[in-house]
Amino acid sequence: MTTSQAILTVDAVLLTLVEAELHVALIRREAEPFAGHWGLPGGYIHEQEDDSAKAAIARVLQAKAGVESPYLEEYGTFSGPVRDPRGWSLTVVYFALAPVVSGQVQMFPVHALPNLPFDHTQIIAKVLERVRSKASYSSLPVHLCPPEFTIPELHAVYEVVMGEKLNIANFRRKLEDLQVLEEIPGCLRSGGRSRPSQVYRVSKKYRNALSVRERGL
Amino acid sequence: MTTSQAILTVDAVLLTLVEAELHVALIRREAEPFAGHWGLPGGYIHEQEDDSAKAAIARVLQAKAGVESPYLEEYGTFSGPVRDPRGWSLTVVYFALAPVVSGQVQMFPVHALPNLPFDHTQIIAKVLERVRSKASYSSLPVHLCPPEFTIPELHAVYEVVMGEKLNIANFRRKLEDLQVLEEIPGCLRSGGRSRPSQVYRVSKKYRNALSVRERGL
DNA sequence: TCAATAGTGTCTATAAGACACTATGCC
DNA sequence: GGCATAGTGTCTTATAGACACTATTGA
Repeated sequence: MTTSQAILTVDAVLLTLVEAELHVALIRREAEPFAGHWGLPGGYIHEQEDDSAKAAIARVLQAKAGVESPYLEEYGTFSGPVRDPRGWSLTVVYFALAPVVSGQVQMFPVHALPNLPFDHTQIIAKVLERVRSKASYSSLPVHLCPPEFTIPELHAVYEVVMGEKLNIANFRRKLEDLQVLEEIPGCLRSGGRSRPSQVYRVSKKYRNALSVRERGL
Repeated sequence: MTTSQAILTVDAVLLTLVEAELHVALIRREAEPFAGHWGLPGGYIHEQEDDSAKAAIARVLQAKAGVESPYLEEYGTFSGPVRDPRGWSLTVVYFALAPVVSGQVQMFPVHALPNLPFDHTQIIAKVLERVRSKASYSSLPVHLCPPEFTIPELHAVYEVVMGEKLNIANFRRKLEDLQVLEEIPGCLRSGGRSRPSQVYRVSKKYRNALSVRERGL
């Protein structure tokens, strides 16, 4: 019995917010094919180190983008005989959200991406669609915020991700339903010359999980 | 450059309704490991024939279960060093819904499955969770019905899949919202000694897609 | 005290669910 | 005609969204 010769990889669409715009992390490819081109961070599974495909992409993201434990979720697979010039290939695509990144990656605004090899352009488009959809009924966007943030800040993040205005009064009420945030007592933040805002953090339960509403935010 | 040596497979959880109970298709494994045991239908990708992982599992389902074009959707991947005794492996899991099956598979009620090799027991549990959840806000269960069916029949299917009673008056209204069904004019079906019911079919647009509601059925 | 934003209260419109009612075929 | 199930109408209740209002700080 011979095992399949298909090329098996993992890739991630790592998203952060830079100056109130959604950005995707890209990296200069070191290896062929397409060495020197921008591409999604990803790579092969290391059978000795990785306990799962998810562990493999987490390792890559930590090494290349310095993100320690981002929100990380499987999107799905992309496969076929022509997407990689070397032959039949399958990649397991993840999406990751983090407040900041560092390291070798460079951030690009989602509306101004360079030309990308393989089917990476299509992958990013599909993932963004999913992320926007999921943002609309879950706590997903909190993972783009730093550890401590205010409701108005989070409200702005949701508006950026979803690309639409949200009534902040109703947003507050629905956020409360989600039960993802905990108040940091006595901690207020004054943005400018107006009334300071209460500071919150994500409650432990939801650091690596989502809270989902039946009916959107 | 060497490619990954991980074992790459595709597997399917094929669901049908038998006597008003959800059943899963299992097949006697021909090859090692676990030859002779019941397992999910699945196998390797055939690089010469298969244009994608989804095409690979469609080929397997047609060959082994006689299903021509079932509703077929990717669930996700299962991977790791220990799930297969031969070494590091990854399987792309699909779920499929069909009104009937034939061929080498045997149907088992979801609450009375035999012991299964690999992580197939866990895979089935996860997929069922997803299917039940998705049934609650989409037209997914129509793919368990034969090509022509009545609203009361479909209503019963939803109740079986979701495991709860649904008010049929409200169910009708919401079904209409989904716009998945088209009336077959003049075609009525008399179940017993009572008023016959209008017969419907799935409109072309939704034969291989789902219609989704924001707020459940 | 005023400007500015944080945060609350409340009204209205819409959708969900319960349930009573009418319709129609078979015996 | 009466029984059984198909199918409709409508009332009640919950939720979403709009928007006016109050609260609290810094300048």
